[in-house]
Amino acid sequence: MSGTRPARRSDTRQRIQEVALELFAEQGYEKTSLREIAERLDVTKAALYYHFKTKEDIISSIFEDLTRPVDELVSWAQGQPPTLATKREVLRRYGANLAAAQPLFRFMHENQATLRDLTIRDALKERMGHLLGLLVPEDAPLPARLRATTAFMSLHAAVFALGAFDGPDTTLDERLAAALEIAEELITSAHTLTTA
Amino acid sequence: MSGTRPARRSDTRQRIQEVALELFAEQGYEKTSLREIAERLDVTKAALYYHFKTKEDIISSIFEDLTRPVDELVSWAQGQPPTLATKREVLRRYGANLAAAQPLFRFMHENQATLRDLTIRDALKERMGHLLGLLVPEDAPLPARLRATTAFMSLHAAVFALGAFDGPDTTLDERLAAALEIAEELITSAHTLTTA
Amino acid sequence: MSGTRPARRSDTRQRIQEVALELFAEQGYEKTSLREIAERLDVTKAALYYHFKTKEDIISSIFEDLTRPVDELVSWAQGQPPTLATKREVLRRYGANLAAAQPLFRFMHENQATLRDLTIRDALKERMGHLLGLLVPEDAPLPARLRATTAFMSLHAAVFALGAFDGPDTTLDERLAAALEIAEELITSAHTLTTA
Amino acid sequence: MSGTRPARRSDTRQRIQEVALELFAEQGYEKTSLREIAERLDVTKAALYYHFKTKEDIISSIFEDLTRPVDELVSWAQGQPPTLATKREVLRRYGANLAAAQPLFRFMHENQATLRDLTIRDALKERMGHLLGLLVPEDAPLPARLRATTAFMSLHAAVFALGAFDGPDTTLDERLAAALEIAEELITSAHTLTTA
DNA sequence: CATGAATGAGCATTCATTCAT
DNA sequence: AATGAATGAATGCTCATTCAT
Repeated sequence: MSGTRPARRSDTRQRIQEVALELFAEQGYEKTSLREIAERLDVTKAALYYHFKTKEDIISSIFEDLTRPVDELVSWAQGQPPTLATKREVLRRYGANLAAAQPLFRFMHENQATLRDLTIRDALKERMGHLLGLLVPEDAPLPARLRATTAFMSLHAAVFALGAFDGPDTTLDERLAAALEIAEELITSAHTLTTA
Repeated sequence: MSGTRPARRSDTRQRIQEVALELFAEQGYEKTSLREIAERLDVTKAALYYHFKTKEDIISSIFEDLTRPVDELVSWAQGQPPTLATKREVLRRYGANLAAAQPLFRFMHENQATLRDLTIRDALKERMGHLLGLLVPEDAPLPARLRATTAFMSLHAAVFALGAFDGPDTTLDERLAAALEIAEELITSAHTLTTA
Repeated sequence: MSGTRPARRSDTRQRIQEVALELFAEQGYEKTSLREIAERLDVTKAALYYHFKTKEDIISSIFEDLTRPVDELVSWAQGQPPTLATKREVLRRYGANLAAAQPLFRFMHENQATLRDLTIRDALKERMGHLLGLLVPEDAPLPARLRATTAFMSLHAAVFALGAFDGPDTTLDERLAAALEIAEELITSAHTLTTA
Repeated sequence: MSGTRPARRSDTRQRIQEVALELFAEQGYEKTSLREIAERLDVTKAALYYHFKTKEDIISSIFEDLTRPVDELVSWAQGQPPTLATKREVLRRYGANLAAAQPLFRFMHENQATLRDLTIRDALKERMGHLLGLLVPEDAPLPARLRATTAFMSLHAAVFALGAFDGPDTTLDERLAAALEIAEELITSAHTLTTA
């Protein structure tokens, strides 16, 4: 937030990650070249290679760093009883994370075709599986599972302003609140379906 | 059939569209090269240029051809009274279209970052706007609009087998049926919110 | 009045030549594509190949057609006594031709690098040699030969509006008149140098 | 071992310029491909792009480097009184430059159609305007301006061995001397026309 | 820590040309 | 007299990556 902090030495690695994510989210992974990243940072391309082995390494490292909160969410939830209250809390926290790490999630959302053959892909899928597992058992009937999935998608729609929410007439917080309500309805009915 | 006999088109043009869409959906737009498309068709790259002015032209033409059903759906719905029944029918037909034109929609879903600077993008956005407008008035309160959006996303999740539905244990039809149920719940409550 | 029987050439052939010369003169030979010529004529590229064997053939044919006046000038002059008056007349007629076949000459003037390996090149050189020979013997001293060459260049400069003559403040006729005066001075002194 | 040797900054950039100019002058700009230049230098095409942003950039850089003498000539002359003696000296120096930077000037002479849409074109025109302005005021009567232009063209004819001077029977120096004489006659009479 | 110089592979695109119809 | 469809070769250019310094 503070804009005038003096540039510290050797935070280059982080600056690369920041700029890279920004550009990846903005233009997509393949359409963002290392030259572009380097120029934005006013270093040479070769400098990027001092910090990261490959281009994919850059996105992977970002992914690992920014994805930790989700892992923690999963760990936390796994230590809780699978009550409706827990599930509600999972959704709430997930939504909060989504908002916080918006660029990364937007990137993942919009570049699925790219992710497909990045190694991240599998880790991502697994994580989503775990997340889903928190809301609904793996062997739950299809309607329950789909409700849980849709609950997440509702949060995504709200945060990424999909649909017709582009105008400045709604704030992220409003959208998130509205989405949580929907998600809770869905998860409630999924919960009922499963435990009945 | 119209009275005028269309000039006999070689089927190459169509074959290009088919193969291209297949590859675009599979690997993404940028990662699919014209060489690849040409090789798959056993023609030269130059042949592609006989039929299409640019690479973007290929995807645009596909888009226009395969998107027509959605336009027709919109036209149809605009001639109907905005009752709950109509809205249910919209969802049903949309889901059916989704399944039929799966590759195109999957492509659009997974390559949003790419679409961003293809000219298609705007047409796409508009179309989605119209579609949403069929379910919920433009000036509806946020919760209603978000419910409508989520209804569509539920169908997407089902058709594209997002979430944890990758196994062979569910069929497209089952998933679509389950999603329609969810979508109808959402649209029912949106309808109530709006007309109350 | 031409002795050969009236060849009933379709006018397409001629139209191709006209459009081609126009474009060649405007943009240069290599930067003008057959597609461009064909489009301008609203025919297909293949149609060009019905009338001409190759691209070079097009320019060659134009060259042959439009260059005849110069040949005739040479023939005429060779039948005259090599007096100063004859030489003046040669310059006058050459200037008139230049103005009449401006596009061709401009093309030749500006595309020498291209002409280099077109077969025309040699014919062109020879013709220029003959022309020069009308003004000054081949074994004349260098200053005389250079004066004759410069006389021609003065005409070129005037007709092609080289130098600072781009404004609309001069007409072709004015420029030509001024150039002829200069050319005559030069040829007069060359004549004196030679016959002295 | 030898410490006095400046860090062997690659001379590649200059070598590219040299080879490129040579080829451009020989075959023309469009007919010279980057592949050809690269092969001649035994580097890859990509190496050219390390040193120059585009193909046009190569010719532009050459142009700027080799054209400086002309700029300096203009600067010098502008600091002198516009006497006949000054004008003679301008012609003399211009002729010398022409001989020294022959390849560049030959290139410009023979590739005017190409230059037309290279950005250089305007710079070139301006420079020629300045040069002409040294010999004759901009508002001078047409005959005077045309004489000045012709003076330059005489030098060009001599240096580029236009006309019938291709044989080995004349040397550059002889031709230049003869052309200077002609140029001086022309400029003298232009001077008289203007100051009378 | 970082750069300067370079590479090899690839890309979208364009061109002159051919030929069956 | 002309077209529709296609080709083979080339072109300018970009990219991720390497490595000696």
